[in-house]
Amino acid sequence: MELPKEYDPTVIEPKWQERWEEAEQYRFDPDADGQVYVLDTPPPFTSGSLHIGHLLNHTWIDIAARYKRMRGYNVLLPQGFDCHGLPTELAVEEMVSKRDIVKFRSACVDWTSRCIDRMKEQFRKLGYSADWSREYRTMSPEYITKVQYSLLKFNELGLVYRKRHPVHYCWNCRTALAKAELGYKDEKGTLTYIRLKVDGSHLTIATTRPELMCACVAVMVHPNDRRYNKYVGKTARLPLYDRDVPIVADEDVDPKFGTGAVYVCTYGDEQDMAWQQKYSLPMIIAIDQNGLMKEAAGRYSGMSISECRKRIIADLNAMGAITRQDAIEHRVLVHSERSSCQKPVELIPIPQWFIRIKDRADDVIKAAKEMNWYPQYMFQRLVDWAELLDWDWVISRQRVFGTPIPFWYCGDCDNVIAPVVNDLPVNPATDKAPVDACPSCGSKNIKGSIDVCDCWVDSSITPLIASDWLGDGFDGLYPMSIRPQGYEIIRTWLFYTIYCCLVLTGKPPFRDVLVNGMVQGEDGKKMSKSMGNAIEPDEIIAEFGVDPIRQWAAGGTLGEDYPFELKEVVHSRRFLTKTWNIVRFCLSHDLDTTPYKPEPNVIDRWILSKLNRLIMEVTADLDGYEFKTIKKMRNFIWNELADNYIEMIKYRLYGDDPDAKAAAQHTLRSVVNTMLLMLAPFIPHFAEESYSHCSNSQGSIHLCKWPEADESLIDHEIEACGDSIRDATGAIRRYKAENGMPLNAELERVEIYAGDELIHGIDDIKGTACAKNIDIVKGAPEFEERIVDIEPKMGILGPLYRGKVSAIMEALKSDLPRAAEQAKAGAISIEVDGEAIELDAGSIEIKKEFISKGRAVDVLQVGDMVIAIAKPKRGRQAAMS
RNA sequence: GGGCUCGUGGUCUAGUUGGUUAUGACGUCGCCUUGACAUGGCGGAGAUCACCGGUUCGAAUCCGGUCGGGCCCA
Repeated sequence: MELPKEYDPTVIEPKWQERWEEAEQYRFDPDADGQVYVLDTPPPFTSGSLHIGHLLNHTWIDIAARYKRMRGYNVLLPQGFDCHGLPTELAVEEMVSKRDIVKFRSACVDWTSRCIDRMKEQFRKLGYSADWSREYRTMSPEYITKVQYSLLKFNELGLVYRKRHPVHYCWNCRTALAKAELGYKDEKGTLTYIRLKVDGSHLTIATTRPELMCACVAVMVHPNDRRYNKYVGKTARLPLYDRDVPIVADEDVDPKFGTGAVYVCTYGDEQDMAWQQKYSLPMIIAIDQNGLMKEAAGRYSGMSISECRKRIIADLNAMGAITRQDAIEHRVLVHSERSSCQKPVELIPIPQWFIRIKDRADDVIKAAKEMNWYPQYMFQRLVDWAELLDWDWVISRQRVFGTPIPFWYCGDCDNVIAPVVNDLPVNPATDKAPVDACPSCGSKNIKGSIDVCDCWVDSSITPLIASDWLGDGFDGLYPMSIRPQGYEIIRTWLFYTIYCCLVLTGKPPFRDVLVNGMVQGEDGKKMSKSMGNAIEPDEIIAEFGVDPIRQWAAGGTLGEDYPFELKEVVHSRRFLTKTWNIVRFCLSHDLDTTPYKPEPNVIDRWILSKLNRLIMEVTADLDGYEFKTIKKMRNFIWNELADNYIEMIKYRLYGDDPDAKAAAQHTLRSVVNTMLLMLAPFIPHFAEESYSHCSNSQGSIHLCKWPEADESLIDHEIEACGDSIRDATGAIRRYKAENGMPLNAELERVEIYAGDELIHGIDDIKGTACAKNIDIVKGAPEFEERIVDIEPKMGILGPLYRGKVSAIMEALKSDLPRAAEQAKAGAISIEVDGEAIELDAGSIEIKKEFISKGRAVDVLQVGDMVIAIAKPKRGRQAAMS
């Protein structure tokens, strides 16, 4: 069959994507043959587009899935979407008011659905072989039900509790903020020096927040600060409030800031939060949710923050407690996301929902240790995180679009009240409580949580969702086979998933963990839109097709950052062109259909031996998720197959000997066929298209079996022999190129001086070199020879003679001709430092040069081989005759 | 600051348990239309393997330190 001259991915890729979908060929059938292999794929956040990092990650996933299918596994590749997130709320907020929560949530759902449509289209263009009938979305009622159910289980186990916890809060917008909404702004401020009484003496602290004095719980100094050593362990008395606070030494104090002494207020900033936690200091709440001073502020109670600051400074001044005031520039944390207010943000403790994890981190480590980590060292990152845990998991967020925290609580005694399972999903913000009175204290003051879950709560049960938790199929799918993900979310997604699944099922959620790195821009820096080095995958796919990008993705190293490079994509496309031409060549010489197995010749056996060795290597690599093994295949195809093997069989393909021709045809087709199979997981469209043109193809290549290596065909002697033939023909090819001769120019006479093994390749060399006469001559050529150098084979000499090696080499090189002469007899005896040493000739390599001197031949040297070529009569003309 | 990790020609990269001449690609320079392919073939130039020290007959590879990049945490 004649193939089109060019491979056009813009036509071919969509064609196969459609056919695969129509045939539903990636649909999971629980009853099908083969061991089940399930991937716990990362649900991308529904931003509306997949970025290049997703492409890396999901290409790896798809290669793994396709490979395992070919290996006979019954593969389930599910794919979901992580819907709940701040960016969606911010985007929707620009069109729909948040006042009507119900309307707002439904607008978020609509928005997200449209985003998912676009992303699914991108997945399709990637050639992603997911079973879309198993798609999940974290915003769907079914998903929300399972998340809430899991929280009910946690609650039954006593792992859920409610407690005040500081959050960043913007009074201007009356909302709690996520880290992503915060930024620093340089502002002019005042550093106020306030004198505190200590032991009849004084200590002066410096602060930019004098209004928070009522919330002061300690004074901090640096442990090495001689000015304050004597005060550590004592207490300081606060003016205005006449309250004593401890003086504590801590490394984190900057002795050069202000006076080198600062006070801790709950909470002035994040450092205060850390110290409060570290030293178990009391918590005093100075500001309420309206931004007004609370009762703790005493006579300033009810004032705004700025009013309070003015009055406190005036009062402290009046009593002489302020020793000085400096104008300073300092960084202030502000509400900075997009077009928001840019107003300073406060840390205030408000009630949050928690899941206990601190005490159970060891269970997670134990489970993770049993898993196979690719690469291994990533396991350590999980351990570090788990061992350093000092907070429980804050699962609540003060937002709207998310899975509602499914609990009510008693307004008087804080008792947690859970819904009944049959009522799920619930939204306590709007639904009626399941009880009228608190079961614990009898109070009728029951309140529903208005918070939603942190999105990691949603995604920490993906293995349960994908494996039909609480359904019939669960036992057959759980634990999952593999969790593929990036290293940046080991401490979140991976940790929380293992934890949740362990608690809920008693079993770890997966067996293998496959970790990819981050994609960098072409400048080697982290890729981001703001840095201007981001790549739009769609544009590249439109120009090059997706198979070249998949090759780029396959080239990444486990766990390591990987730069995106357009030139790698371009090169990958060239590889497709090259391979397309090989397939065309192969098919244009295809056999007729008669089953006929001719005897392969030496060069056929050479390529088959290399092919089978390659199968073993690639198979082993893929079993360890080393996808960059594709580079080995590309090298094999480009170098051994195209540049060497095909060149060396042309004389047979175009010749008259039917047996020799058939052997070449048969071998070529078998090699090409095997390579297409091995490339199929990597470049599924190209492989499918090529395969569909092969006369013996039946159905999709992706439903074929992975090639099995035939070890009986691996023969190192044949390979060495074939290598020599290749080297000889390669040298002659180069000789022709250098002498301006066409490749098919006839040579009058070629003599090759080499060992016996080359005898078998005499026809191949003769045919490929277009030599009229050829002789393989055993033994040394009768040219004048010159010993150029002797090189030690250190692998042999080193361990044998250790420290003496350099002296031995010096002795050998001092008399090259003598050493060479002796080597012919098999052994060389020399004297080093008065000691007689006998060296085996095999432990050194003698470099010679042959000079044709006076004879009408050109001499080529390739390794141990010497090739003499009768000089063409008049260069170019001779070649053309 | 802590844990893990990476640092190889202009750029990206291979280098399994240490073996002396460090792989390949892109780019660059030169040559060549040859029965699959000029989206090709052949050749050249280009690297003190981040730096310093140690172990060893021998280190890109093992060990220690320094500097620089990445992620997460503080």
